[in-house]
Amino acid sequence: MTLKQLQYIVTVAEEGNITNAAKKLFIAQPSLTAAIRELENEYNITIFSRSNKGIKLTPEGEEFLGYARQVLDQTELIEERYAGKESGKLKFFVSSQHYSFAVEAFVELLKRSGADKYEFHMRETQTFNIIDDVAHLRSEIGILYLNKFNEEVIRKTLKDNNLSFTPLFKAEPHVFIGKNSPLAKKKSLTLEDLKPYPRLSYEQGSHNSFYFSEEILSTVDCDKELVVLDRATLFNMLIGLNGYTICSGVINEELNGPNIIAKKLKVDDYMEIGYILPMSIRPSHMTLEYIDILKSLTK
Amino acid sequence: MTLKQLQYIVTVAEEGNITNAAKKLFIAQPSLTAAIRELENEYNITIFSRSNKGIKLTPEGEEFLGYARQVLDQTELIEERYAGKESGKLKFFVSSQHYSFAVEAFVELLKRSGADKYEFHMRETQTFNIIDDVAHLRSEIGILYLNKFNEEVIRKTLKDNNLSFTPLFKAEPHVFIGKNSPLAKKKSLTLEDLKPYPRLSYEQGSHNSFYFSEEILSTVDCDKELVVLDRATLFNMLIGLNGYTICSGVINEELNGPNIIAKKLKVDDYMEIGYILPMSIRPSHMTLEYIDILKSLTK
DNA sequence: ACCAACCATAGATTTTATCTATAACCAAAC
DNA sequence: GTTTGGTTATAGATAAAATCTATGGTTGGT
Repeated sequence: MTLKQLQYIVTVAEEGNITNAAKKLFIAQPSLTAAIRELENEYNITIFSRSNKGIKLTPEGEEFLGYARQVLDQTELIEERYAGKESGKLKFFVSSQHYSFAVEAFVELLKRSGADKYEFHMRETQTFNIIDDVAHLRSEIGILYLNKFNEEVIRKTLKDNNLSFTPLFKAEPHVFIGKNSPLAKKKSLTLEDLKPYPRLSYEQGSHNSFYFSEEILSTVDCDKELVVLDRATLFNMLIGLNGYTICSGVINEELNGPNIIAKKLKVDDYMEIGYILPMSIRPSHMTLEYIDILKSLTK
Repeated sequence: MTLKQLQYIVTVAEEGNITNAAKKLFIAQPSLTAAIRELENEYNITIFSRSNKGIKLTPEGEEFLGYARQVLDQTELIEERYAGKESGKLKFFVSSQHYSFAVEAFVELLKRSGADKYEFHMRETQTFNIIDDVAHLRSEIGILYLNKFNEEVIRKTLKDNNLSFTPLFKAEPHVFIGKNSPLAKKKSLTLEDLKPYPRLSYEQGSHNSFYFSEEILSTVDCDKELVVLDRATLFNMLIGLNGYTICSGVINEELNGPNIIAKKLKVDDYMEIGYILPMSIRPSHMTLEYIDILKSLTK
């Protein structure tokens, strides 16, 4: 098995036709035929069924293609990172939960780099994808939190995937409420205080507040539950219905406008926010600088 | 870049020495030197620093090796699955949460296969690893549950990773208590009933009961909390201290002995247990038969 | 029956990988 | 300071492979 063979069968599968695939690959048709045949012989499988109308993937071939794509996905990472190095295109990839400081640090890093050719990715996503991205080197660094409920599971997962976790700071759960809510007068709130009011949450799992509430507080009983899809709608309801939503205290308050305020929530819980790195590779200069910026922003 | 080159640099890095690595790879030393040099030139990087005492990985090379290993890990899956097919070695891999029916089905599948040469893996692990295993084709099928709290997050994660979820059945949370516990008389229990008794849980995140309680009920207040490392200790305490532990109702009761009984727990929650498959490949015959057995065991 | 659109095969050619032999290097021992 | 032993690098020959051109074979449509 060679990478070429894998690329070939993917192209042939896409084209559904060896002749056209050969043109696309800039090789002669018999070469392609031979390459595929060789791969099939090596593993004693039939990837394509041939006919005078072209080729078709066999079930076996479909399965094999799944594996082939996995390999090629990984090789693409190498090509992306190392090919065209002389083009001077700077690359940097982060996966993070929704934290404004992570985005700020990202922007700052981009500014500092002073590059005119670059490819930066800021992937705001969920815990699983963060761990997966970093474990498979799609991102160089990940940012997530631990608390007493997820800590064991997350730590074990990190260990299984050969990732390190370095704490940045501890955050406390906050409640977002409307400026005129009766709760606005209090300095800090308890779950008991919140009980009479409607609780708002996002329908979409991609938002951190949902994930956060899911893992920490969603099981606490609540009589009035409102689930919305849109962030703006949520804020409207916060104000109009004296509702509340639970979030980490590090979500960007500027985005919320002057009518929304955050209050500390008194619960026996914490969030330890930190970054994860793959232990198998040494962090790049970009990554180290990003960590520096993170530290300066969160201390 | 070729797979050979990647294999070569990994071996050289392991040996710390081109000469010995060449012997191990059954090629001549100059061939190996040339192969490495070519790879380094292709990407304009320096993977090894050479000296008369052998070679050493540069920081750059260390990073590159991380990527190389990722690619090779994927190719190994192909080799494992397809190489030596004529040896008739049957292979099957499942990742699952800790469900006795999943293990039973696994054993049944093994029996039915009637193979004398095989390699079967039953990977009892956590949600993340199940999804990761199936997404990256290390397992052909995964078994996990959804409930109203994790459903959105899990479904989005599955979608992101191009996995399908098929429900098998709904399970209800159960409480395990000692035979002589005062709670044993009741037909079903509420969280209120449990309040006076000590709650037991595992220290280790790998056990499903922990993960389950973590996601569904661990945030409910509890005055008496006992955390143990050992399953036998937990059962001792269940009996000796009239404690309880919360679990899915599908954990194997036979394992627990006659002194432990399960009671349904009345909570507004459910567990939808099902299996996940990669959408990119067609399930193998083994996988389809495994699903059949699962269905017959859980209906 | 014939054409058109495929894939398969054969044999030549080019390219790549590998081999053997040997040079160059460098540190440690003498 | 020179020899020695272990190392990587280079040169040129050789073997292996990938690819090419030309052509044959199959099959559905006309």
